[in-house]
Amino acid sequence: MDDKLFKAREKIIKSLANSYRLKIVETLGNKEKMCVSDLEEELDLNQSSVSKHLNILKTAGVVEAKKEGLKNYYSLKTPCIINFFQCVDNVIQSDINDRMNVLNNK
Amino acid sequence: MDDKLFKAREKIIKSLANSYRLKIVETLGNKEKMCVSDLEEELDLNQSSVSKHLNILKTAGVVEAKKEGLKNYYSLKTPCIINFFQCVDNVIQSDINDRMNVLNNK
DNA sequence: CAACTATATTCTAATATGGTAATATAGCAA
DNA sequence: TTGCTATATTACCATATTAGAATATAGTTG
Repeated sequence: MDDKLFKAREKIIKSLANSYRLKIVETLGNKEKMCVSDLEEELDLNQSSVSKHLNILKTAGVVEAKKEGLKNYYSLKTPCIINFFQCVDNVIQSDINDRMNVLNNK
Repeated sequence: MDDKLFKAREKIIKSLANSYRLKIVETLGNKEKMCVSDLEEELDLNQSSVSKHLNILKTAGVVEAKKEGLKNYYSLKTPCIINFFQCVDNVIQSDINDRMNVLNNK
């Protein structure tokens, strides 16, 4: 059984299973790279939390960090991870459709 | 801010952030529909746990259930969710590449 | 109705996660 | 060196997640 593969996938998906981290990923998808303090503003979240969320994403291999002087710049390691959102949004859309159908007695 | 969207995505991704549930999704991707006891065998997990995992996926809108007699058949609601794995596996692959590069001093 | 089957739900305990404040570290600058 | 800035790490607490055992429910069969 490919337990290892599923565990590996789990780790990555877990790293994305938080709305702050999703926002980080989406932001990095647009902006190329950002440092911790940029993200503090963007997310309106304190420094310690931002740093920890970034570490979770880094450990999972979703982002990578590059030090430039005092600042630590983060960027997406595999930008295609953004496609991911499309799959998720399809589920959301399908749910909306269901509700509409209920409303229309279909 | 589109907080609501990120929360909605989070809910779906959380529902996938577990190796048993990933296995359920992949299995349903291949087999059309399965009942709880089928999945107990497939996952080698007790009835209560399987039922609960399915409920999490159902609540998130990832699977749907259809009762046929005593059995409750589950299937993927949005089969394209399977594409999702490709995105995740890209991250895994990129990580493997990194390790190989370290090994080759690149 | 009683017994059986498939599934759902409840209860409990262990572990994981997430947030903040406080502290530590690394690099730069005077 | 001293102090400053950006970030990481620790400590602590509250809440969430997970598993399995026990129990409840729904549908089926005799």
